[in-house]
Amino acid sequence: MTIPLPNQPVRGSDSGIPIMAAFDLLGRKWNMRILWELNQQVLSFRNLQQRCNDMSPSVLNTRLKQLSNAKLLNSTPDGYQLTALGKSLMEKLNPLREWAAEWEAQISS
Amino acid sequence: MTIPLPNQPVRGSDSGIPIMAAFDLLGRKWNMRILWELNQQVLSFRNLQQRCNDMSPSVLNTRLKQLSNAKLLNSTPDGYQLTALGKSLMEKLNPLREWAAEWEAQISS
DNA sequence: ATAGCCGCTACTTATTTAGTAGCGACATTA
DNA sequence: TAATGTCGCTACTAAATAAGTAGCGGCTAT
Repeated sequence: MTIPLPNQPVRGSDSGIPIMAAFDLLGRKWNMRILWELNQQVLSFRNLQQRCNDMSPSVLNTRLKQLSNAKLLNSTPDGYQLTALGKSLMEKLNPLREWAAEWEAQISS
Repeated sequence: MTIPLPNQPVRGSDSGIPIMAAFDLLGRKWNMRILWELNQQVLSFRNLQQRCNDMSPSVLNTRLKQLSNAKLLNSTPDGYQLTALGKSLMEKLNPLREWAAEWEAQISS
């Protein structure tokens, strides 16, 4: 499986349209969650794993490689942390929190 | 695999926090893409399949069930279409398009 | 020197996704 | 009327991804 990056063919789209690449990357299990957790705080491999419901280390490791390859995070002596690009993505995703609350209300009614 | 809904334990989180359920649902392959395509236009099963790079009908079918169960879309005589909730989600996701363009610029440099 | 965390890797198993064929219902055309 | 086409699927197998488990070598504090 190739790592999805914009401006080149990706899984689910051969158009290369950037947002399709974004959907492909974010549509893989755990990626949004990992970014979300790292947006709250810098975390070590094992702490991050714990926060993500003790996800398997093998998958976490491949995710970290994908996401750092996509320049959304990097590894520092203090742990894994988001790049400016990663942070700006999370800002765009922030309205989701509010939407999800509304969703909950509608579903449970 | 259970269908992720807010306010109940879901894959990747037992907290029930709505946004975690959203991440779980949207983090499954094709879901964001399907919503994206249906946000552009109402589509029949087969047309939707074509737009989504000829994804397999079995997966499409389970996705459509999940998403309609989550009240994000429904089936009408004219085809599948987003609910108000589905549309409002896509509005929240719109800023992603602009972010993805910026991402592309940063990656390719 | 022992006990504890750290970031992983290697491996097997389970789950998810992809791929292909084709059914029964309905509409259109010949 | 009968053949052809499209529709929404379902059933099945194969491939890819994710989960799960064990443990290594490096570093740190006790």
